[in-house]
Amino acid sequence: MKPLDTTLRALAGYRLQRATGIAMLHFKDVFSAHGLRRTTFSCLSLIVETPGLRQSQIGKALAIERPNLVSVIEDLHNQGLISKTVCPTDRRVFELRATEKGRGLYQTALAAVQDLDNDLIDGLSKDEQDHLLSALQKIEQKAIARERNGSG
Amino acid sequence: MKPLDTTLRALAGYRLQRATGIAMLHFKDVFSAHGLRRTTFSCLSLIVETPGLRQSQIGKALAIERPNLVSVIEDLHNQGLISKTVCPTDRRVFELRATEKGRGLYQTALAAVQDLDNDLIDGLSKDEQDHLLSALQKIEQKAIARERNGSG
DNA sequence: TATTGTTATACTCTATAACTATA
DNA sequence: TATAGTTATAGAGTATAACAATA
Repeated sequence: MKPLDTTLRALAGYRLQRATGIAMLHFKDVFSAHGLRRTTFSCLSLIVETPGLRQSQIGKALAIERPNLVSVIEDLHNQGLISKTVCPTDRRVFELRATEKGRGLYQTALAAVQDLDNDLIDGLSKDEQDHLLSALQKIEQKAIARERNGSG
Repeated sequence: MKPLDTTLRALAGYRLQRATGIAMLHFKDVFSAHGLRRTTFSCLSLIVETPGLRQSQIGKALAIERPNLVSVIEDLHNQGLISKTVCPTDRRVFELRATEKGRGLYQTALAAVQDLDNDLIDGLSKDEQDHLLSALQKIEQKAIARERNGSG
């Protein structure tokens, strides 16, 4: 029998939203099993891999508005996963670094996240996986370009 | 220069979330230009194409919890885009149908949505577009299967 | 008993405006 | 004046528990 959402399913935007929505529920479980959320995991990843980062850089990299980053960083800091030190050359800035605990938790969580990620795409051939990532990248770039141009 | 989110970008889940997030901002603009939201548009689509639908069927088709559907249907009803009539054979049920106004608005909005959708994927070849939709469908199915199985 | 629609509620993500302290 | 971080706030989407009417 024809599904009710046949017309919608022909739209890439609809399938993106549906696939992402259901996938994120599973990622959410993995994150929370390690005391993290999607946003805290992403931020921790950046801080672990680039010690001394500032919030403004994280915001740009992850497309998170600066006000929304405050509680995320606070969360990581409260858990003792990162340190905040005033930048010596610009006292408006905090330099963020992962603690030993933060690095350990990140590696553990990352492994679990990668396991889930691999499981979600393991029905695709290696070529299909590559094409998927490439297509998603192109859509993201196209959408970013649209944003700059207004609506064209 | 290497982007800060190199490790994250290797994850399909991260790229899904990023591409979807930015794409949805544009869809949101298109929807709101027609007085709709993503959820009201999706529901209107189902109601236009299957007159007499019930909320419970819409909820299942769109993966929206029943309580969250109430205000969506109310929104469409308040705008005069759909009618609610008590089902003659089961008085618990409302049968939902699009009004003339609802059908007209839907066709206009759908065209605009399809234009945006086409624009977002027009950097992909026809083959790439087909593979993308297929891959997204497979990921969605895989995630739904995981949900049933628990975590395996 | 079970189901349909509903109310109430709460949590998350996201977005904007405006403040402070520094530069 | 511009920027980094912050506060306050508001809008969506999403989740669960519990209720009334009906089956």
